[in-house]
Amino acid sequence: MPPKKRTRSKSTRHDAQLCEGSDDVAQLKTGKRNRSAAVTSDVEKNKNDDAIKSSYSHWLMKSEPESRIENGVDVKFGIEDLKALPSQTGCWDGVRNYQARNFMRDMKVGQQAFFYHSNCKEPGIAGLMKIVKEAYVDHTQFDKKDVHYDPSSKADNPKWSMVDVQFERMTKRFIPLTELKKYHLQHKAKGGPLKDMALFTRARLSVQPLTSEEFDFVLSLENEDPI
DNA sequence: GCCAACGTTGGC
DNA sequence: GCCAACGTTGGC
Repeated sequence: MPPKKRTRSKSTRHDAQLCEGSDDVAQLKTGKRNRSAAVTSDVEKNKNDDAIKSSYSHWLMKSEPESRIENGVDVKFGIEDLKALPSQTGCWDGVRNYQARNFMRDMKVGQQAFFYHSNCKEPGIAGLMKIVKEAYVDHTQFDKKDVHYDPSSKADNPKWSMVDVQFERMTKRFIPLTELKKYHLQHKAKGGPLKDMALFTRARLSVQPLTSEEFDFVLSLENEDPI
């Protein structure tokens, strides 16, 4: 990979800010994962957490496709902007929420994610991308000029991570939030794959996991007429 | 542009 | 460690 060069396009507020993908940033060390196992129930709980975590295999990532100026910078970054990058690949920087960050740290190369358009005229799923590089240090946390500069993060113990994503394809049709919501309500009432979808149960989370069942159902909608 | 929901901060 | 105040998200 060439030396990293930010393509100053960007996405959602706390969500993600995209730049050209890069390999020249040190991999994030997961040095603090070993917890002392003083209490058996804690050990079991951690095992369960890990099992649940590793069961997530698909993702939904939000970004803003319409121009909006934040601290003097346009945060627009829609799926077309990802597609336009070299190798159609960018790093999903700018995530400043711990849960969203942790989900990114769980991502594995090759996994698929929905590209979700948020805070725009028509919110919804626009396409598919895949993870091409697992979590590493988000350099923008140290950049004073960056919208998502975090003065509390120290170089010897970075707080924030990002992954690289590559455009895969547009969905055959745009799948609007309103439609997903109808299914969610329907499934909540009578059962169905979207009854617990994070998009509705964890509305403000910018990086969210989907179960295979959720992912498959949402993807199947591209072959159906809108409801 | 409004504002409900909810995550974060900081005083105590 | 509680919780009120504050800030952000994101649909509408």
